[in-house]
Amino acid sequence: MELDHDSPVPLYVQLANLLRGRIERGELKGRIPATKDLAVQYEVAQGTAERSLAILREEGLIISAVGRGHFVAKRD
Amino acid sequence: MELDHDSPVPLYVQLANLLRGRIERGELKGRIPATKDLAVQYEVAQGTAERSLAILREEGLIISAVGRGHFVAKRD
DNA sequence: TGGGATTTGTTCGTATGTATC
DNA sequence: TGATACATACGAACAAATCCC
Repeated sequence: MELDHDSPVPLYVQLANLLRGRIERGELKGRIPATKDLAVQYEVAQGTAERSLAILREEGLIISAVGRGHFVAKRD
Repeated sequence: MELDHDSPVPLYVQLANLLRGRIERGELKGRIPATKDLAVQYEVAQGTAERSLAILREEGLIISAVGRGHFVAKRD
């Protein structure tokens, strides 16, 4: 799965959508890779990866903690 | 009115709050200064000013248009 | 008609501060 | 203490849309 750098859809939105799908399908559980690792994996800047996770955080899909990491939120 | 660079509250949040207040009090009408000008006025980076306006945009307080500018949204 | 200037919005790379382990 | 990680902030560059002359 790759991101389309030529798409009019912003990379950070594409990545957020991609990660949301993986979470909802249960492919991504517990700990989410660090922004630094996501940046390398998807070939975006760390700030872009962070922005993607910020979207999921606002949606309540993940929980972030400074110095700890990002985690898939428990289902309610 | 100035921003506190030493506050734990992020600059982009401080600026968003400040501008929101000015809009709600009717001090800011119609056209909003360009991000570049806000950046100079409040001594922040252009990206930080942009981020502040993004918050107000999501809140529906302002409307932004590429190549035109930012405008206070009509009251409903 | 066309070209230059302006403005928004995205992205990058980097640096820094704070918190956790 | 040192390594790791999140979050903020900066400066710079670029594309697209718009405006102006």
